[in-house]
Amino acid sequence: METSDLIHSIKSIEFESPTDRIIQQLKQLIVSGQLKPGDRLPAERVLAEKLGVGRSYVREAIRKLEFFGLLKTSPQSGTYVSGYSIKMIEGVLSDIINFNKDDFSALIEARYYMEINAARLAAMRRTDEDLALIRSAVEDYDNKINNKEDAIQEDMFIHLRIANATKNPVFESMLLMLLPDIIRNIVEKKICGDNRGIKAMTGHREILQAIADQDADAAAGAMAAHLDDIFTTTNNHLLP
Amino acid sequence: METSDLIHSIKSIEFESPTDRIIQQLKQLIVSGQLKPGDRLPAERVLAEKLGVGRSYVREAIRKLEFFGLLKTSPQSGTYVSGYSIKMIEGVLSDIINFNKDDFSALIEARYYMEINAARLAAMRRTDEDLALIRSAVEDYDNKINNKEDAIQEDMFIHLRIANATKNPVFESMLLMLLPDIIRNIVEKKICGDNRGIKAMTGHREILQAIADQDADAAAGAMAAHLDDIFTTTNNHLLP
DNA sequence: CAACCGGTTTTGGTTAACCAATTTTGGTTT
DNA sequence: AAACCAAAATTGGTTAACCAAAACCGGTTG
Repeated sequence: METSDLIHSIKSIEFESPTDRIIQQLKQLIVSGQLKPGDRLPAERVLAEKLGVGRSYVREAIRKLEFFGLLKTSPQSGTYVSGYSIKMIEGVLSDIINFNKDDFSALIEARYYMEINAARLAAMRRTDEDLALIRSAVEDYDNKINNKEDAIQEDMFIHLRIANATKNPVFESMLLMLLPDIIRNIVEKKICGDNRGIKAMTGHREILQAIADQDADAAAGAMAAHLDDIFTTTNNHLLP
Repeated sequence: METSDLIHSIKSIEFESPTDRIIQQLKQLIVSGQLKPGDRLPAERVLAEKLGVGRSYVREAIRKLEFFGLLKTSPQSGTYVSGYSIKMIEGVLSDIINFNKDDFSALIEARYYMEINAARLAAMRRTDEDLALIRSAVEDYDNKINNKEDAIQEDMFIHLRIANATKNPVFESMLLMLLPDIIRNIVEKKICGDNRGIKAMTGHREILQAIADQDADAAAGAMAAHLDDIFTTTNNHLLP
């Protein structure tokens, strides 16, 4: 068994957190009909006792489900199940439980599509200030590369600035959630090749120019090409 | 002052949660250089005492920052700042603090781009089973509409199934995070018009057909048209 | 009979205490 | 002086206890 496979199997064996177990149980309660949309959940205390776990974990699970809009808790009143249909809740819950950001190819793919759109939006909406920030980030990257230094930080910072220029906080935040895991995976897999940095420099320049020109299609195209480069480089490293 | 404006201003006045205050403070620590990338955070207890707040909130803040990859905590050892550059950390932290899903237009826009890509991926990768599930969801929607019933649940379920057919868990989860807030906003703004349902029926059929044909471009186009409909309907309602 | 008032219970919010594992540390031994 | 070992302090993980506010309920009053 190869090392990477070993690591993967270890991760899949890892104990599910108490929080996820609770979510699983809540799902069962809803699917089995004991808890219907609109109902009030049992109090946190009794829930904790019934599930044989501390209240902290129950609260954490509730928070998580609240973030996804499945529960709504009112202070001094109770926590209520959303009004969505059971089928809907069940589907969403299954996805929440399975949510992890360890699937590298899925991560890269999601990033691919989001960044292309981000480049497009940035080109359309960037202010002069945004442009200056992006340009500055690109120059920082170039300097590092020219000095043969590691520049993955600077690389990501460019993309962060572009996301910021979209003026869409939702878009920006979602990209934000992806970036750290992408970095982690890239670092783990040691993708950064030698000529990779030079190639990326050109790509960044093209994206910058398109955004400067406020040419949305060109920006999207340049970003796509840039990410394609990364993708092929990645595959080369994965398939020796 | 109109009601919606009033609500908005109330929301903006709302006290920032202890968690966000802590994140703000941590940001200050890092920006001011008292806490450098790679450093170990003070123990949760001393952090809680220094910030004058319970340890639960410190832990919650740490969890949140961990989710975004900015901190990494090892049991019985400590919590460590990621190795990212200070600029990077600062940028990400600012965005995390400002992250909220209350900007409806940003929400809709993010959904727009993500769903178009989701339709494209679904068309490329859907299995026969996926197709059957999507078709079933579309039929459920049609039935509700034909009976003049509210069908927003069924509408969202269609999109959930399409996201599921992309076979990309990251993509799916991100769309998942958006859907509840979109529903909430739609319900609040009472966007569902009379002929809206009929129009959407056609749109769904076209998307379904494109996915059935495994025609990625057609699926993307149909989804775009479908969402454009929603968007124009929305604007009509917002500008009476 | 209905409306209202006051105390009691229940709620989520918040803090403090406890636990096991790890790390540190100081002294002992080789 | 270096290596080692055990005791003590420190860590995040987990649970229990406390708090104020909201909801509930029974009795009283108009």
